[in-house]
Amino acid sequence: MNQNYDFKNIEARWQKEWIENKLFEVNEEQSKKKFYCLEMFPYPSGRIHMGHVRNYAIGDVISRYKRMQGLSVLHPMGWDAFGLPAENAAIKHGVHPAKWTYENIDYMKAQLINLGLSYDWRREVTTCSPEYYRWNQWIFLKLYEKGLAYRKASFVNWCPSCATVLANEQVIDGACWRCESQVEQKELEQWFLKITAYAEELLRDCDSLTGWPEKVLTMQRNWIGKSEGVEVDFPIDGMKEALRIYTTRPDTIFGVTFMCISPEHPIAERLCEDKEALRRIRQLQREPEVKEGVFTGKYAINPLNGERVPIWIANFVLMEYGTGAIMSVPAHDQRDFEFATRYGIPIKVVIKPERIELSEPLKEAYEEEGVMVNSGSFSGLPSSEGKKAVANYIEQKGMGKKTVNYRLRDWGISRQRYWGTPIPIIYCDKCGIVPVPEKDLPVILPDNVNLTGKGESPLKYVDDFFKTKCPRCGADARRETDTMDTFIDSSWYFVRYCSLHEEEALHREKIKYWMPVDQYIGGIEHAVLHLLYARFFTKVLRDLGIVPFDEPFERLLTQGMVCMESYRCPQHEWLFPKEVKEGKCIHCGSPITVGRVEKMSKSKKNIVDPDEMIEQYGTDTVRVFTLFAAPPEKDLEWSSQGVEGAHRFLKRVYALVYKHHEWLKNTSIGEAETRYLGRLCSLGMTEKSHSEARSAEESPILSLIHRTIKRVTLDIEKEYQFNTAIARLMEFVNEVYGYEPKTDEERIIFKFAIRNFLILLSPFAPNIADELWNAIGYHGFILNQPWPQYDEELAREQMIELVVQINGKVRSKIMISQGMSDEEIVKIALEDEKVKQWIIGKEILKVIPVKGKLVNIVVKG
RNA sequence: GCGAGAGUGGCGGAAAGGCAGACGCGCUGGACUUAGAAUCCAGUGGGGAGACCCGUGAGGGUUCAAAUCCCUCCUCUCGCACCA
Repeated sequence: MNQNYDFKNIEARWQKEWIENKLFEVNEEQSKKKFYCLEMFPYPSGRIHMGHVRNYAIGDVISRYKRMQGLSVLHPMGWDAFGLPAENAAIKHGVHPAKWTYENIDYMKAQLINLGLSYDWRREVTTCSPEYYRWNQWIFLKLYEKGLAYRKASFVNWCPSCATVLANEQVIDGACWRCESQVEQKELEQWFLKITAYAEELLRDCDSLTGWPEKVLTMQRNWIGKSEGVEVDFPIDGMKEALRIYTTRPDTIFGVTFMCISPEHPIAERLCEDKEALRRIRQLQREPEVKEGVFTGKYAINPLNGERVPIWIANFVLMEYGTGAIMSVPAHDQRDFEFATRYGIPIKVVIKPERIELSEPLKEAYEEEGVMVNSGSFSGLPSSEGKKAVANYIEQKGMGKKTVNYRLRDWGISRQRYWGTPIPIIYCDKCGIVPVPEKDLPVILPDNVNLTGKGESPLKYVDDFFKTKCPRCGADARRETDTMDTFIDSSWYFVRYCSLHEEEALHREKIKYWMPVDQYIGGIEHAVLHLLYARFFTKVLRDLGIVPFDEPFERLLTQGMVCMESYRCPQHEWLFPKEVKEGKCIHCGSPITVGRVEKMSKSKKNIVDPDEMIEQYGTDTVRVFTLFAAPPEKDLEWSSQGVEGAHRFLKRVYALVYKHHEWLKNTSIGEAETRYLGRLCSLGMTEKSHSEARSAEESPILSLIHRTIKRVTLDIEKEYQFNTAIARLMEFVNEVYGYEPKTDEERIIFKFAIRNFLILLSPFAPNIADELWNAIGYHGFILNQPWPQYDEELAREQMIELVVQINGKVRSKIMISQGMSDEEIVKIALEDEKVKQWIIGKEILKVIPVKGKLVNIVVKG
């Protein structure tokens, strides 16, 4: 055994051993309970970053822990390999997206292996391989068969910089989520998936996801955005047709003073004489600041009171939601209020608050509930009852119907991009839209393309792809040249991991064994998009008979971001941490300004490269630091001194074992004790005398290791509190660091303690753990060991501090032995000299003992 | 604006309603060393000579006892934001 902690050799050796011995390979074992631990797979951007390291370290601890608990653990990894950056690299550097992607994968895979992560690499999934994406195409065809994939022309978000269409979710504050360019509107024929068909179920099943953070469920519920209301037809004066609106506040219908329709509403052109104004309003559609409108010159009739109200076209009315037309009640809707104020439209109060009086004219809309007034026969009803009453009346009279609306829109999946899954559709002049027959899958993405990064899909110009024959009539036909949104790839990859080979992809038995994922771990940024789509696909696959579950992810852990302060030089802009020495820029010597602690990002250069850290300290140190610095779900502040602290801890562990390793190696402890050195299986059970067995029980080291096992186990079980679990391990090391066992018995106990300590350490720092495991005379891998058991009795400390409070303030602390009754501790407390001084001459009103460890004495005077 | 979460030493963070500050970083002192680094040992919330007093964003409340439960307010972070 080397005297120094040579982490480089240790880590290289054990990582090689693990792979050579197929330690991480796992197959279905029907006799064992399974556990599926999954981390969100990365986009192969080139290098692993600290966010990945944290994500995968968390998953690795859970996987290793569960495996030692005796479960059959599936822990796979793969690559979300389609996407824009590969194409951007191709355009910029002339390298083919496939080459770029596969080279990145090779590099990053080596990095992951270097982190000591326990993946079964036989199951590796790469979404850009035909073996994978053929099933994207297969699922698409099934959706098409069921009418859940359809084509329609619509206005779409167009990013002029990326030259592609964006999903609603990819638009943030009117800008592209990737490059932040201003998004424009463009009309295109698009493929959509009918996720709205599952809106109700996706919403309802949120209630069953008890292992998910409430925050994520709230975001999903809001995203689905269910609302219940009524559609009502307002006849248009002088026209045959009626204007259909949607409202959730039928109780305010008597307060309608005008109507608004979206500028994209089909009737807008016919209603509005001023075409120039209509065009202007259309331009202002995504401007949230100003409410602009134009009066059409036409009037609608309120079906409830016969009032004639003007119809306006307004920029703030969305065509995609409800019916694209609204009834406007300025007294009780803030948006209508602003619009009415701006254009001098009357405001009519029809809801009165219960207690306060509304002072008219209103300063703002009153949107709360109240009592209906000025509402004909409905006057006097509270709003909640009024909503039902008016809705029922409208239905009875055939003026409209109760309706449920969702904010959720169908999922537009067409992308005018090369590096994605081809949509398996053929267009024939005679037969129209023809799906590619299943037997012809996969539709292979051709290699020989010319990438320009401009608007249309480059596949249009690849003749042997684009030009094809109609599978139905054999005539010349054209292929669909759009590719699929890459969110498709990540919507079902967790199912693909269940089977090893392509011929058994979507293998029902294997899926049934492994699915659902027991623990999913990833960033909060996927709270809505990826996680909602994955839930949607799971329900689709269920309806296709492939998965026997409603939900893919049993428990979800959203880990916090990895953050660091940023540095800025007045001359050299943002600086990497290593470009700063003693608060000065190493290039020009100017004093730097320190920015706030925020998410590591390339643009601010507040990043630390995992490779450099591993080179300097080793992967075990990096793992221990990231797990120790903060609980998993909270943000983690990177600290180079903190990393050194973690490294120091591992050096102490190494030094501790090194100091004793010679005799530890030569000391063997019985098989029974190896499993469980506790009261029932103490030394007394072997050939030792009863008195010696008792002394073992009272050994502080034996008690310490049982206590450590207990606390580490509970910390992991209780919401994965790895930071406190590691703190327990540090306490153990601190306590035994200077300890020297003297008797044979003490040596056996010490070996038992070290042995179990190494097992407890192994999920966090697996390399050093296996190294030391072998150094003290064991063979093989800790991962194959069972997780140690603890004994409640022994885990309890023998002596505890009795805290005595007087009127709630701590006045004395007395060492007593553990397990005393409340009567006993009260007696001890009252006899304590310090306590006596405080209560002398005072009346004792009450004495409250707490669980044998605290006494509060309440006195008067 | 709406919704969610969070405010604890110099810092990261601990505390089933029961000793606030575990563990780590930093700092201070000591040991080792020619010296430094590394390592080891001890100390480290604030005030006070001391007995003690004060301390978990602010202010109230419940309780024998509150960082923890309730009310009001402040600050910060995140998400949503014309969804009728």
